[in-house]
Amino acid sequence: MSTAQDMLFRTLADPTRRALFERLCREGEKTVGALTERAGVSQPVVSKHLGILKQAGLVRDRHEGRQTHYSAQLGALAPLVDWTSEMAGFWQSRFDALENLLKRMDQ
Amino acid sequence: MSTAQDMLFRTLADPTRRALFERLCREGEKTVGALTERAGVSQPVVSKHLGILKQAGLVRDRHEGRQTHYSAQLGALAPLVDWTSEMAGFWQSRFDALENLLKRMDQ
DNA sequence: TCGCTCCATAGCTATAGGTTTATCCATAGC
DNA sequence: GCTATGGATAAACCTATAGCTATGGAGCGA
Repeated sequence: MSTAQDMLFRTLADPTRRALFERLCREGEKTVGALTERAGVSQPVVSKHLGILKQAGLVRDRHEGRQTHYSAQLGALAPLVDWTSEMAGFWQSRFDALENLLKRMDQ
Repeated sequence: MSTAQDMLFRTLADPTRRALFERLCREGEKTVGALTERAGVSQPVVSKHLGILKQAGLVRDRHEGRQTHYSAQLGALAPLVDWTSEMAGFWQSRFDALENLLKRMDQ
């Protein structure tokens, strides 16, 4: 089984891809051409990365004539936040258990 | 330059590695042998992944006789939280700008 | 000292995936 | 209809890396 976290981590692991997503977050909707200009890679690479980002739900595409506009879908980051919270939660509960133990020992 | 986010995303992108980190978060400190039992991969692979996790600051090791105990370092997740917040922040500010524009247009 | 256990390292192979070039499709302009 | 442009797809290449086995080395017990 492939979890949502797995998809997100793998998708965001590539620097080029993450940079594309960051630009869409910072600057809002952009066409493939506009994204390619400062991406440092060729247009096919940009298209492919956008496809992967789309598959992960991190971006949305809107067709207008012969150009495609992409925009960030921030909600897709939710599983990432959830995962981080979960890990922190486990840590916290173990910390609480330790605190409890120390209190009991103190009595 | 290799940012902290890059390191974290790449490190956590591998399922085996992430599973190891999750177990350390859930169950606390564990030896390499204990981790290897349910990892589904060989011991050298576990050692290698633990090394990468350590390099990313996600785990800490403690030597005791011939066994090595590993534990999760939750603080290392901070750059991840920061990055997510930053992305959300950009989105929010663009949203605010839009809201502002709509208010002005409404007047 | 001699084995035995625990972990790390080295060497190797195989596969995943990022990049490029070439090409195709659809749309816009003339 | 013809050409040019924006974007997507295909094929080929190549690097990175996850996995294995084999081995080394350090601590423990007899």
